[in-house]
Amino acid sequence: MKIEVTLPDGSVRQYEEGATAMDVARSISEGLARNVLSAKVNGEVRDAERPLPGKCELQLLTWNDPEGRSTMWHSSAHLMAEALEALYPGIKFGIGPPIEHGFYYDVDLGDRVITDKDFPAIEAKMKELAAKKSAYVRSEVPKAEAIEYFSEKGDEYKLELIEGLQDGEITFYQQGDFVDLCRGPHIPDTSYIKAVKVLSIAGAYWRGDENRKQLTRVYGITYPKQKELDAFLAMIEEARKRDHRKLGRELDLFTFSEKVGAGLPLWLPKGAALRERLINFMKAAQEKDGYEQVVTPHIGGRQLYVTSGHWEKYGKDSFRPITTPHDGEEFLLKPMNCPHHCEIYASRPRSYKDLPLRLAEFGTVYRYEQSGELHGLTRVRGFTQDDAHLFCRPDQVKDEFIKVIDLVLKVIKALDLGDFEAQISLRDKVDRSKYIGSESNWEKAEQAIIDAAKEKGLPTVVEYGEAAFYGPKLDFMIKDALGRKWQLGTIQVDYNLPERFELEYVGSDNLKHRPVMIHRAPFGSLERFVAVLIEHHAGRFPLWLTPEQAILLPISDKYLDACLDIARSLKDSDIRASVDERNEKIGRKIRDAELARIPFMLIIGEKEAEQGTVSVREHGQGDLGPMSPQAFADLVNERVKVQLGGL
RNA sequence: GCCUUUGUAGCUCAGGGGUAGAGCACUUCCUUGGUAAGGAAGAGGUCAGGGGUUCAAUUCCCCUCAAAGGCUCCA
Repeated sequence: MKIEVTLPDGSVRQYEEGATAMDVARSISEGLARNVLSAKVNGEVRDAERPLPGKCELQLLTWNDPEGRSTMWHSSAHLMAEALEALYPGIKFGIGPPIEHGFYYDVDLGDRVITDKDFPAIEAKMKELAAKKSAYVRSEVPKAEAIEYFSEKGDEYKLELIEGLQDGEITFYQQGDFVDLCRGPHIPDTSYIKAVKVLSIAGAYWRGDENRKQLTRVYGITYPKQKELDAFLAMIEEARKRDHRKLGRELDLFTFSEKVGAGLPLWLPKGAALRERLINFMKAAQEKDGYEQVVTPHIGGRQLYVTSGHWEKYGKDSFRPITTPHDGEEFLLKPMNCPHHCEIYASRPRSYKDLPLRLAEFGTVYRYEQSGELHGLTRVRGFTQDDAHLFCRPDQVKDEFIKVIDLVLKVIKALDLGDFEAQISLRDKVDRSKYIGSESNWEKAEQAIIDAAKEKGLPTVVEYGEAAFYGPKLDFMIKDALGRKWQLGTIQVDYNLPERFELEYVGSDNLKHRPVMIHRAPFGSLERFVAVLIEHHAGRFPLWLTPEQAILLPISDKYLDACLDIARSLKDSDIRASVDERNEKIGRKIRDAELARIPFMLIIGEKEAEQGTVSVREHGQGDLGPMSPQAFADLVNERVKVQLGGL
């Protein structure tokens, strides 16, 4: 009896019954077999050495497949657990899954404490155990037997996990002396793990519940080759160098003050000017799309948020209301701009001919974030959104949505953000209690987003349960230069607020209708956006945005006046340039300008002064040779024009 | 908010129960130098803030604030 196996390329091969994915790999090539970590059988990832279930579709997974890497890292978590148990007998184990980069294992160390000084010993033990080439052996275990095993071992965490499982679906995996409750799958044996690094430790609550015991979470990563591990560690190092908190200080963009308060950034002149350029860019783009700027106060009466629903939903987790001294009137720092904008809409009767009404505001909002959550500019308590609300007729939703998508794409291009993915966030498929608004409105909104994304041909991924409580969203997740994902622009359809604020317009039928609202913020928040720009570009902003486009470097102070003259003329051509007036040698001035990431250095000495030229050196590139100041200005302005795409 | 760790000059960091150290940055002077660090001198700190123990605390203990990593959360 033969079984038929269909491979991803569509080819069909015949194997003996009981053949494994590894047998299939070997029949193709020995080299492939050596690299197979696990296999996807009819869509399910399984051990490579488990017999195939019969006729099936098979994909062999190697290190090049995300699922292959996950298998490897999952097995590595077991290896690390084995090492930890060998080093610290009697410790108990929580869970140990693979994650995006590597894996972790939550352990209860009892009275023991481990620190990063212990990492080398753990790594050495892992390598020693890996070299034994122990197979990962799967076994199906009756529930009673599983309970008995972990009762004897005294591991209450595993026992709790087993309690939640049905008899008959419990499997153990064993490698070497280490036995673990595990669904699998795993790599064939430990020898695939060649390069090992324990990365960090942190506290983590058992089952994510802050009322339960805190375990020690040990993070690690492994690779099949040392070279790949080295590259990963180099990437971590690069990320550390690009950290916006460090670069923000070095580039004089922003700072924080204990007295002002945590999570409340102070923008320095250079950072504020950079923000202004971003704002002006967005205003120009929005003007073309028919937006109108509005301005609203930083606070709003409590009733405004009762009407919007935010009070009920977030009142407990907001800054406390501020009150007037005598009458006790309550106001909230605004956590969003939309309620204010709704009131602008409601300030007079609207006709269907007025729609869409596009109200834009760079509105600063304040949200209480837990102190442990604050992080540089990416998680703050006060931030400015490039917010706008589009009030439109139901038949205009899709077109408006598409125009917003185009705007976001313009931003991505002008700021050289590269790869992105559009995440469509819909309701949780099961639990609908956390959402407000009618079923039919939700369905309409979700469909409008799906249609618009499809029509623009965006690379999309759908996430259930990620929607806002008032409506579905389309979030742009950009991938930065180091491959990290960030959520930036967001577009959200909202059928709910217009209802709560009883917004209306008079239709062509002379009847009252309810408008649909689209919330959108292409940058998201300026704070977060600038943080991502800093890290993505490693502080080397696009020329149009960067604080200083050029610096003039006199060879000696004999040429200082010439430099000051040229700086003035460049300013007339809209170039941001300064002069290094310090009494230093040219090598030093160049070094400091390179470190300050200034795109162009203009060197002026005897030769240039005579010829009326500047010698241009480009950051990171080197000497471009001499040219006239005007030619340089044209060069810069031309590049800026291309970057801005005609805005 | 919770857990762990940390807080010494503008920055990066050393030190340690007995009046505080380095490098870089800064100021002044010398040097006028051609594509990534010229030389010298000087100034700069209530050792995060508050309380306690001690003859004596920057150092040990407690509290508060802030930061780092993680957990939970994120309109």
